[in-house]
Amino acid sequence: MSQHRHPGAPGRAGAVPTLPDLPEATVARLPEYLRALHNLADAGHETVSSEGLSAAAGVNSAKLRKDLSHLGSYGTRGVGYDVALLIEQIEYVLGLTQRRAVALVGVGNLGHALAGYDGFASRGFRIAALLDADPSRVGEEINGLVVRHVDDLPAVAAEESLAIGVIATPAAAAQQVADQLVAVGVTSILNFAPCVLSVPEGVDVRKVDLAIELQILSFHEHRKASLTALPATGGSALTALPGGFAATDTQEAIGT
Amino acid sequence: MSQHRHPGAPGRAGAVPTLPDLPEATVARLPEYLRALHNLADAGHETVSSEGLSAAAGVNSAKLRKDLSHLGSYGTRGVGYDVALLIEQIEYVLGLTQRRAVALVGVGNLGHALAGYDGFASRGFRIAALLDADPSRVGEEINGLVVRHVDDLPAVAAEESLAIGVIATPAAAAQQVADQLVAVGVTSILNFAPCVLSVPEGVDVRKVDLAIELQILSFHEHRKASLTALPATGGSALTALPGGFAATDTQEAIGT
DNA sequence: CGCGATTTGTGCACGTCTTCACAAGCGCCT
DNA sequence: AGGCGCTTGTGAAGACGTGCACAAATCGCG
Repeated sequence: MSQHRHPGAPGRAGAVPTLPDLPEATVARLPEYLRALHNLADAGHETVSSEGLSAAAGVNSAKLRKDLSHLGSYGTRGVGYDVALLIEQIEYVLGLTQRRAVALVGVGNLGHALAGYDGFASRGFRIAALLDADPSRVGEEINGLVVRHVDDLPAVAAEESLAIGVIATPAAAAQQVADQLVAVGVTSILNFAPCVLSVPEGVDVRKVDLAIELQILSFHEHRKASLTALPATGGSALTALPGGFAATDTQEAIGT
Repeated sequence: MSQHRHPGAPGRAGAVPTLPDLPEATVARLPEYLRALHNLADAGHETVSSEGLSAAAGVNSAKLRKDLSHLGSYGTRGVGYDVALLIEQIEYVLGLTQRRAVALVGVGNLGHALAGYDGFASRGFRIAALLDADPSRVGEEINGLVVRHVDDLPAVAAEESLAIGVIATPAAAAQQVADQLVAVGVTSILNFAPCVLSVPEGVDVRKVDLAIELQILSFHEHRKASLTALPATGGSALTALPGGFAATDTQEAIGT
């Protein structure tokens, strides 16, 4: 048996060694497992099989086992995984054993909603500051926090160590905000603005674009529609599209 | 040999019978290209090279060319891509030539913000209905739309053909809402609730979980922190470490 | 009209992710 | 104690995605 053991549960600070080098795809799924595990724990389960957990998390069971095997060997053959232990392990690996401070920049439509979203607090994050560039918004109180001006960022960063910056500004302002976040030492950014950010090496950016998700769904709708529209007669079924624009055809830029 | 030709294949100009079978990864990037192209068009560019467009979209230029090649051949060697033509093509493939109606269920914190998000309208979507299960919310007007009760869904679907359902309810209500959406014929769902939905085959579900994004960032923060805490011998020595022993002290606060 | 500069489209090699299938390990029951 | 059923952990194979590097194609110019 392998000796992958990654102590993190026992109360020994200082014994934190090599964080396993997890595949990105695995990292992206761990939070999902964690949520499912919390549900199971609340429901009173003490152990769970890979089959059960994978069903709760909506993934293939073999994939789940392989993912968990990257963390070390925390299952018991013939029995399954200890729910509490696994929660502890995943939370450790994800760095959730310390509550991380998040700075939220942009208190517009979306930012306002994010400020009030309780899913952050319940999963190990704390909104440490709300910031906005609009002076008329500064001073407003949202969910017990007062909005400060974005230029106060250095002061905020001095007060407490910011782990993550969330950008919920219009696209035009996003790059500047990102620069300001980086300037005060933030190395992880969650960007809701529909634009690409350029940041120095070592800074992680994740992007969430609501409209993009819809467009991806739209593609699949379009595809499904075009499939069901042509039963067996290949060809003329494109009429499913109103506007009859189909024949944009492939002129292929051949000489004009 | 391979008659697996996509519509833009050489020679054959004509109707487009089937949508090219795009790789998922490509589909996910097309909206990004589209946004960049609109920016370029607004800036007055008529053509753009793969290098230029890929920079604007934040991807590798070879990847972009390969993605676009799946749509057919719409570039001109030595010149680049015609911006307007490419916009047209991508919008066609994504099914954005018809404005799709979106039903938004759950007008709480997040749903409220989504209802006011103008990024939907500007990218080809129209919020056709706001729905909520809470009777005290029904009747409220948001952004020119009146909130209706979720049980009115069949009536809403009868009024106009809903393409996409957006779920912004608490997790506990999400599955039931999904069932209702499916019942009225919705085959694409964007789920903001932190839970897995089970839907019949043929229904697409995409999930957006804000807390998960933060947790992924948290992992990278954790990892970066544990790396910088190591001796200054550089990162290369780290990778040479065989798994198994703890190196030095890490001040990562664990436990509690 | 041909040549060089430029840029697309793609074959190929490589790395990552997924999935299957099964041996190894564990607990329970007799 | 031993056997049996169940479940994990993992090797191997295949699918998928990425990026290089270059031939093919096009334009502009002398």
